Order: sequence, then structure tokens, then C-alpha cells
Amino acid sequence: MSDSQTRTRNREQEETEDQSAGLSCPECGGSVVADDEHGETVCTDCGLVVEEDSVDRGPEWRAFDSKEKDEKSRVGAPTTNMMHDKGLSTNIDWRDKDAYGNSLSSTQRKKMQRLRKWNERFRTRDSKERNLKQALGEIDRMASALGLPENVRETASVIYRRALDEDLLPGRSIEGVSTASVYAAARQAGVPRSLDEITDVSRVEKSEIARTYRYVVRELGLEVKPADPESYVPRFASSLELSEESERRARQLLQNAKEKGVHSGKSPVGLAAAAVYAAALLTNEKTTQAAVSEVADISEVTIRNRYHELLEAEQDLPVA
DNA sequence: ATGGTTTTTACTGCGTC
DNA sequence: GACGCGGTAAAAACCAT
Repeated sequence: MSDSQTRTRNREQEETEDQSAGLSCPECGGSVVADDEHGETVCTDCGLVVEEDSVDRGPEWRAFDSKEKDEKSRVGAPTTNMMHDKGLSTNIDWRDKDAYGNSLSSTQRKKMQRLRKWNERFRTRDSKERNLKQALGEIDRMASALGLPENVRETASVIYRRALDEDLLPGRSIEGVSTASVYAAARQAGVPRSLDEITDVSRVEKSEIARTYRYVVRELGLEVKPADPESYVPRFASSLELSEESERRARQLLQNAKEKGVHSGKSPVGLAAAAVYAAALLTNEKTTQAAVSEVADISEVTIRNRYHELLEAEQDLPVA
């Protein structure tokens, strides 16, 4: 199959680009920015406040020089769900040096050996902790392979943690649940990756991912709306190096289609791909169906069918 | 398991560069 | 003649029952 080669090559190109902002404005589709001082998340385009009352995780004091900062700060690094112990536990250096860099005496060295051993034992104490350690590694690996932003990794980690807490693991593989977590997290964050894309970077088969994903979502009561076709548009458009204008048109087409209910039951990815292609046509930018089908991993036939439907839906609007 | 729907595969014909 | 595009039929994948 020569096709699979072109596919993987294409994947690798995609890795370099990213979706820097996790969220986009629900009103105008613009990018949003966090305003920590007011605890709000605001759209840069239309000014819509997307989220209020968020927690300011910054310090509550102000420091005017580094000395003052040292004196006022009472905290260490922020906790993160991306480490199996949330980054809170102690690490003991492997070098036999003290804080000033001097070598340790032999009795001191022995003591440090023992401490290290016990520290390690406590750190990854039971199977759950070890489990988590491995899973988070997997999550991180897959997330970066897919070019997913930090917040998605965080979410994926949280989902995995919850799955572990609820004893969802027995009978399922760590890889499977990790993958499902990433898939769910990406969708929740509005930067979905198709099941196929996920499968490419995972160590488990598609069917298992899908099964595990459904299971986890159900058991955890996760709220994941069906993927919005629009959320694929920016990624496809930039892969094809299309203008802002066509990207906007693609969105328009999709919104119109949504109102008309043309899209029910059809795959969101296909719809998005078709919209991108149709938009390129409308703005006289050169793209081929083959190219779109490449970046979207959708057959040309599907693109054809969908984009006809999209244009039809658009047709009988202007009269009104 | 089954039947209905959607997507993919594979192939063919048409027009253009 | 290669390429982009359109259509079709049959196979495969998917989903709900």
C-alpha cells in the first residue's frame, strides 16, 4: 500500500504545527485570551467574556526585585497533574555531593544510598502509582506526536487519574485507557483529532480505543458533544496554506449547513474537509480534492458528496 | 446477528493543459 | 498522456436494534 506511506509522511509534517490556543470564541470563532487580573477569559475579536470567575493562580503579592521575591514567596513549583505525584514529592540527587558541591564522607554516602532507596520506594509505592507513571508517559508521548497543546495533556491526565480512581482499569490496558483519555481530552478542548489520527500514534488498535473511549466516557459521565466540524477547519486550512478568507467561508458553509440540518449522521471530518475544499473553490484558491483528502484523511468521493450538499444548502439561502 | 446508512475502493469517462 | 474532476457500483465499516 503506497497510500499508507504518504499518510504517515503527512502526519509528520503536521506534528510541527500546533493549535496554540485551546479555546476559540463560541460567538465569532476568534481566539480568546485569559485576563488573570479580572479572572475572565475574553475573546480578542468581539470582546465576549467566555469564562468568568476563573482562579488566579499567580501570587497575591507583588515583588519589585528578585530579593523581595525570594522573601515573599512561600511556595514551590505549581502542582501539575502531568506528573504522577503532581510534582510534590522530594527528589534526591544521584550525585554524592552536598548543597555546596563538596563530596560526601563515606558514612554520609551510605546514608544517602539508604535514603535514596527508600525515597524511591515511597515515591512509586503501590501498583497504582507505577501504573500512573507509565500512563502519563504514554499520554505525553501521544500528545506531542499529535501536536496537542499543554492544556489537553493536563485534561487527559485528569481523565486518566479519574479512571484509575474509579477502578476502571482492571480488564483494560494502560495504553488503551491512556489513548482514550487523550482522545477525549482533545475533543473536550475543542481541538479534536480523528480516531484515525489517534490510532496512528497509539500502540493499540482502533477498535480497542473506540471501545475503551466509550466505556470511559460512560463510566465517568464525561460530557463530550459530537465533534464540531468547524474545529477541524483551521488545521486543514493551514495545512493547505489557504487564506483567512477561505477559512472564514468554510466556517460559513458549515454554519449554514448546521442550520439546515444537512449534517446529521455524516462524519464531522468529512464535512469539514468538504467545506474547506468548497471554500477554496469559492475564493479561487487552488486546491485539489486529492490534497484535501490527504490532509483530512477522507476519501475524495466523500468530499465530493459533501461539498455538493454544502453548496446546495447555500444555494437557496440568498433568496431570503 | 441483522439491516440500514455512510464511507471507501476501484474503475470509467470527460475536458483541459 | 497526465491531471483534476465527476459519477457509479460494489465492498467495507459503522450503528442501532
